[in-house]
Amino acid sequence: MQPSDVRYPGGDEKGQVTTMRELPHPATEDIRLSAVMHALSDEVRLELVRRLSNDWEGNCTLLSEDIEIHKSTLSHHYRVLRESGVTRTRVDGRDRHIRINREALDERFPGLLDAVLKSLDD
Amino acid sequence: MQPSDVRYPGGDEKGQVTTMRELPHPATEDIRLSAVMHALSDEVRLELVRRLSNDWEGNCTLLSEDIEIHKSTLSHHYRVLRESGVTRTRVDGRDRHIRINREALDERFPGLLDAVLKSLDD
DNA sequence: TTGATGGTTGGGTGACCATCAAACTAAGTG
DNA sequence: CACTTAGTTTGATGGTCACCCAACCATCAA
Repeated sequence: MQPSDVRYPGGDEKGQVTTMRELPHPATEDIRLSAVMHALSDEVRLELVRRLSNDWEGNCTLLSEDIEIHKSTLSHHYRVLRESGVTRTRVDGRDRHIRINREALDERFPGLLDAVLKSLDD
Repeated sequence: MQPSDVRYPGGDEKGQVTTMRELPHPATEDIRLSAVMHALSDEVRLELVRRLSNDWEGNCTLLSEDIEIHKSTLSHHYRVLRESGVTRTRVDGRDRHIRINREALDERFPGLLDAVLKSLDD
């Protein structure tokens, strides 16, 4: 149940274990529409996705700036987004870098992500 | 809270009040993305929407054929779909005729419905 | 090593949700 | 009229969810 500790290749050429890795995500074919819909049915998570929409860069704290919600609750939202397949999370030292999982979503549900992001543009 | 009793025109040319009417639905501009997503985050409701996708015609009982769920639960799902703006419900005597609220959805969230229906086609 | 920073985890709480059963309304039928 | 049919409503139940708090873990800096 706890995050796997698998190190992804890259940056360990001298045999050192890097802290750069990805948290576990569902395989593309395992992404379920109902789970994606559920992840996108919460206003806070929708706002996070909106902020991520224009190739945003930064860590979780920056991403959730001005959202007055406890950090543990935000951590929960990040997990829902990640486990549903909506986002991908890369660990970089202390930071988590989150981005929209466009490749998988576009493959699995063509047009859905674009329609959602367009609806969030208002 | 109870269904409005507004009679729609049609079939009352002799002055008789018809039972043909629509249940209350949200105005197009009041349809919220989070509510639509929530309505579509349940497998049973997704199946109902899938069945409605090809201009399906019939009453609720026919629509939910082979779905082994209590009729009161189905009634609940119909309400969630209707109140979120995903479907429109017309009352015809004892029957309810449900259809996808394409006009409103396409106006409010262009491309979203098509992407969802396409994803359900598998 | 001490302290600060970024984030996760576990516990607890109130709200909501999907489900069923039973009672109910309303409309068609014999 | 009584009976059936279509669907809603209400109440109960077990489960999930969003949220906060406190403790914790890991990383980075002095």
